[in-house]
Amino acid sequence: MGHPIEESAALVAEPASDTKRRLLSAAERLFAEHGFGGVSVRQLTAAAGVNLAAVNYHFGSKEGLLAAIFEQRCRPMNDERLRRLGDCVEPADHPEVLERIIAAFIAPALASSADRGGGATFTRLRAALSVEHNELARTLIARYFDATSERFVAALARALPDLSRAELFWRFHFLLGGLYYTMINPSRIAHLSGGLCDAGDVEAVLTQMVPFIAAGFRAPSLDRLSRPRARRKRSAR
Amino acid sequence: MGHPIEESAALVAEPASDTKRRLLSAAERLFAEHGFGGVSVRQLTAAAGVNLAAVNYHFGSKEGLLAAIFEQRCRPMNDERLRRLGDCVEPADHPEVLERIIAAFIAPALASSADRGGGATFTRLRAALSVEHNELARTLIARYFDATSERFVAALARALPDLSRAELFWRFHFLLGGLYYTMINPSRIAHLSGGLCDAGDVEAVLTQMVPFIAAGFRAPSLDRLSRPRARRKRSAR
DNA sequence: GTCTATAGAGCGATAGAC
DNA sequence: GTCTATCGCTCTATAGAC
Repeated sequence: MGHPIEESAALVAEPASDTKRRLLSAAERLFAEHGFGGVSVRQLTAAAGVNLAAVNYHFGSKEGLLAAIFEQRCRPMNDERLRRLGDCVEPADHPEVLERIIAAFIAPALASSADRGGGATFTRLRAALSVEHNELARTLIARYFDATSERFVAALARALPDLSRAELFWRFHFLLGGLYYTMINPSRIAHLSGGLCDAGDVEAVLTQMVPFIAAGFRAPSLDRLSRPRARRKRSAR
Repeated sequence: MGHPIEESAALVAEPASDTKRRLLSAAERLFAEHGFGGVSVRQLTAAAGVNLAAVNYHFGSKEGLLAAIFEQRCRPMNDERLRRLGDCVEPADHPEVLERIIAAFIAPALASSADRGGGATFTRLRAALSVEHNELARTLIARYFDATSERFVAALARALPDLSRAELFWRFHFLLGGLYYTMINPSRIAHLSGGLCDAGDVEAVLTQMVPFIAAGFRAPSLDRLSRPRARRKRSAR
C-alpha cells in the first residue's frame, strides 16, 4: 500500500493532480455503469486518458480508487441530506412533513449535479456495488451511511409514531429498493411503458416516487393494530 | 437433493443428463449470488462436480447455460403468477383485490420451492442480471416477462381506474424495485435493523411488502386530480 | 460423452528507465 | 510523475485422446 500519502484533513482542499481527477471521474462513471468487477484497470485508464500504471501509483490499487470515490462523495451527499432533513422537522405536525423527509433523502441521491452533495452517478455506483459481494464496498457503505440512515429512520419514527421499529426499517428498505432500482435499471420501465416513463428524468422520479413511498409509509401498522400496546412481531425464524 | 416432487407435471420432457441438471442447478445459484460476469466456468463446473468442458459441450457456451436457465424457469413462474392473478379478478369490487394482485406477482417470485413456479433464487438471478449490461439478459427478460408484466399492469389498471397509465407503470416499477432489492441486498436491512428484520424470511417480506406497495398504489393520482377533472367541460373520459 | 491439455486473450500489479 | 515492458495469474473456449 505504499503510495504517496494524501491524508487530506480538509476534504476537497487538495488541488489533486489532473491525472487523479480524471481517474476519479472516469472510475465513478464506469463503476456506476458496470460495477466494480465489470471494469478493468485498463478500461479505466483508457477512459481517463492516463497511463495504465496511474491507478496503482495514485491510489495503490483498484480498490484504493473505489475508496477514494467514497471519500470524495459521501460527506457532501450526507451533509446535503441532513441539511434538508433539518429543514423539515421544525413544524413536526405539518401534514406533509413525511413527504419532505422522504424527499430530503432521495433528492440528493438523484440530483445530477455533483457539486452540492447531489450524485446520481454515485448513487448508481452504490446500487451496482450492492449486488456484488465486494467486502470493501460493504465496509464503505456501513462506514459512511449508517449514521445518516439512522437519523432518517429516527425522523420517520417521529412522523409515524404508530409504526413499530421493524415496520419502519422494512419501509425504509422499500424506499431504498425503489431508489436503487431506478438508478440501476431505468431501461425496464422505459421498455414496458413504451417510452412513456423516463427514469432518467429526475423531476419525474421525484414527483412519482415521493407520494408513492409516503403513502406506503402511512399504511396502517400491522403490529400495533392487531395487538394494542404490542411490542414487536417475531419475524425471525 | 432428491426431492419427491421432482418429476411433477413434466415441465420439460427432456430427461436431461445428470451433468446437465447439476450444472443448471449450480449455475442458477452462483449466478444469483455473484451475477453472470462474477462467476467463471471453472467455478461453475467445480461447484457442480462436473468436468470443465461440460458447459461448452452441453450448452455451447456460458451464455447458452444462462439461456437454458431462463428456458427452464420462466414458464412455470409466469404460469403460477397468472394462475394466481386469475383467482383474484373475479370479485373485482372486493376491497382487497389490489393486495391479491400484488401478492400474485411477488409471492411466486419469493417462494423458495422451485417446483411449482416459485423461484427465489431465479428472482435473485434476474435482479443481479439487471445490474450488468448483459445484452443476452435484456433479451431474455423482455422475451419471457413482457407479456406477464403487461397482464399485471392491465389488472392493476382495472383495480385503480383513476390512475394514469404513466402512474401505473411508475408504481409497478417501484414494486419491482422493492422486490429486487430484497433479493439482492438482504444484508443491508439486517445490518441497519440490528437483526430485527430478516429479508430472507419469505413470510415476513410478504407481510410487510404487500400492504406497503398496495398503499402506494392507492395514493391519489396526481395526473387526474390536478388536471382535467377541475373543469367540468368533458362529460366522460 | 467425458476427460486432459492447452491455445489465445485479458487481468491486476510492479520494476525500472526517463 | 509518467511511461514501457512484463510477470504471474485467470479467463473462455476448443482440440483431440479415451
